Amino acid sequence: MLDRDLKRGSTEMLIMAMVEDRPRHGYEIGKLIEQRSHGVLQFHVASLYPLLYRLEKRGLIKGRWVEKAGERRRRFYTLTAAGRKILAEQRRTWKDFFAALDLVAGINPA
Amino acid sequence: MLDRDLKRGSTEMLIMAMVEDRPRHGYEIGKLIEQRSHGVLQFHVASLYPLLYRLEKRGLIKGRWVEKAGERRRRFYTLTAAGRKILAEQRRTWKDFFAALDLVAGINPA
DNA sequence: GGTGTATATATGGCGCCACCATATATGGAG
DNA sequence: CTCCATATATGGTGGCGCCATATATACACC
Repeated sequence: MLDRDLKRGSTEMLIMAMVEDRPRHGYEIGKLIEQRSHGVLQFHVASLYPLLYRLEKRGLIKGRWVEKAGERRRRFYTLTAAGRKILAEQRRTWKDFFAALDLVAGINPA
Repeated sequence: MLDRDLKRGSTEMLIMAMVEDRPRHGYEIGKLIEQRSHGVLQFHVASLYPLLYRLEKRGLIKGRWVEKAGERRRRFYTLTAAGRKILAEQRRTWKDFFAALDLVAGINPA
């Protein structure tokens, strides 16, 4: 896996992107990120849940418990309007950051 | 400036990239990164010097004091063979990381 | 019954690193 | 003689991703 420091600041964006189109619960989010990145990005549970609480506390995602008979309860999250705005900002910030990184350190050699 | 968490893990690569082709001293490195990124990336002195010591301690860069009459002493750093190897690895890692980020969160919208 | 695996959420404590604040020192502009 | 750019140095702080561990259910396999 990647060095933990690389991921710093990207986790919020990743979570928000996963609940952008439809509600998902924590475990599903973690697995989906791992799958879609082909294992490059992995979420440790001890990072995942506190991160969800943090995002909800800040009003960027909204969770609701869903209980079904014979199933463990799951909390489904959706992106709020505020979250949508912040997500767009973070996407732009990351794009700019990487462009700057390329300019200075030459990430994408010609 | 960017959120500090974004930069985590990128600072070493940036420093090493600056001393890849010719020796430079700390202050010059900081200014050059700021210029080349058009201000997007800035190095605070309190990050810069400890980072240089760390890299030197790990054998990735090598410094030597240069003193001239009527000038404050300056320490010039060059990239070592080990540093060159690590720099290449970090460039690849960052490229992979960003590709994964784009795959999952859609940084570069079509 | 017993063992193992996937699913699903929860949390106390740790370590690292970029930053804050502050310090020292020299040269040149005005 | 004041102010800014240059140049290096360091003690302390804060935040976050991770480690370890815990709880709980469903299903497969024998």
